[in-house]
Amino acid sequence: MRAMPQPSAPRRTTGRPPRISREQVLDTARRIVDEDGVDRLTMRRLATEIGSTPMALYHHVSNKEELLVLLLDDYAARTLRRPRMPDRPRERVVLAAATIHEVLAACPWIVPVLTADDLMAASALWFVEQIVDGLVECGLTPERAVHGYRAIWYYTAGEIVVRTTAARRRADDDRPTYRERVFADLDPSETPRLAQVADHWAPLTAEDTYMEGLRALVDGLLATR
Amino acid sequence: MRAMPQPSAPRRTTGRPPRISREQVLDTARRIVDEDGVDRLTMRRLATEIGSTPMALYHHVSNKEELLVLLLDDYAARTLRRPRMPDRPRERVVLAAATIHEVLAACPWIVPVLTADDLMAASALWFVEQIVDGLVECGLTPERAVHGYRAIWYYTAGEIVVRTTAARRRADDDRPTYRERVFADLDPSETPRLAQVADHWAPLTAEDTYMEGLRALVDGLLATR
DNA sequence: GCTACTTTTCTTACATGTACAAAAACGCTC
DNA sequence: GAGCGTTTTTGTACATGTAAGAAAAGTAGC
Repeated sequence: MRAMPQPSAPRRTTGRPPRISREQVLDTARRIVDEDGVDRLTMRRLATEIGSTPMALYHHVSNKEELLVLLLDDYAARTLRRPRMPDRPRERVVLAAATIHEVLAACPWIVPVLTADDLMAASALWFVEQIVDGLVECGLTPERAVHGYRAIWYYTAGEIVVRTTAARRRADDDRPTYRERVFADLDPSETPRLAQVADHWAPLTAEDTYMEGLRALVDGLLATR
Repeated sequence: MRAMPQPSAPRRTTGRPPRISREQVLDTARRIVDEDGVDRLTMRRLATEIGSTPMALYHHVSNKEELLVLLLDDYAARTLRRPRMPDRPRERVVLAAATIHEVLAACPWIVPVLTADDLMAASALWFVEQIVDGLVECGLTPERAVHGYRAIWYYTAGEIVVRTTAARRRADDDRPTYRERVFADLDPSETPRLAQVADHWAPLTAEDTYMEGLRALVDGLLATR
């Protein structure tokens, strides 16, 4: 059973005194990511730069994934600024989601974290509150409002994950993917619409249409069918 | 420059004759995944079961990720059945997306593939066509229809990725995550709505609300604002 | 048969996350 | 100070994906 001390747990008096702290680990990790990107963040390098050994880190974070979660929370806490909220609740929902999206989309290294967990960073809770509250004020029951928030989160996380990974793919490897080849020689008699837009497909899918989709989703959630 | 022969390329007459084929690799990989799950699929084991060496595989698939993409396409081709399409175009959009979602959600091992690429499996193109065509028939321009399809795909992929990974997380590790702890002690004065639903949060987010969100999104995409 | 070339396979090696156990460094009790 | 329990650190080891290059096994031209 691993210890995993709380960030501000009272100092233990017993046992070997720690030479490194979780804060130190996070600070160094953040610097490495800032300077060289998340790909260069390895447990060995992190340990070396701290002046310790890889396995020592595991007494301060339970594994690399949790380290990334903590980094994201830290990033969100530093970057997320609460905007002035509009009066109309529907616009509050849109603005809260858009703000979260804007901040997350700006740091592509969060992708594994996004897939790993819900957005429960302490600093993001206020935005979740705004979304749920806005939906309730528009007439949804609290239950449906939570479901609505989930839908917004799925859409937001999916947009970031799919888009960022596709972009990284193109950057890593300029050969056309298998999927691109499939799309290139599609059969116009089977899929006439796709054949029709095939030439514009790449630029069309490269456009940033997050806001349009978000507004559509919120509209649909609030429409009384 | 790696060769990467087309699946049905004409047999080369020169060079050392291959002892294994891409088909054989895929068949064995599929069997391993079926029997023991995707976690047990390693390049070494795959090579051993084929009776070859790990690096020999790399002449038939460019890397493990592409292997998974091919597995997914193969799975989709075997599993996806085209349902009878409703007359109303809006319902066609919903049914096409729901069918794709149903098939993908049933095999959780596709998550890394979903994040890695767009849904361009040859067998799925017909469904993409149905979505784009349905949106066009409802009055969207082809460009907006493609954007609409993208939004639906973001939502669908996000739902599967977030939900599957969260489920796996809970299965792997029964300790509460850092995020859960954050949510557990939230401040009712800061986030009253969340505090209000905090008790029901877990069951609420465990519910499968994909269809509701999908309908809302489609409604919103088709609403003329 | 011999050489050149091509394609596939095999061998070796490395970077990475992390499991496991031993060792080290402290306070406590006697 | 000796022994003990606790906590942190360290050293070793393993599984994994895959890069790099050598080796093998064929064909084509002579």
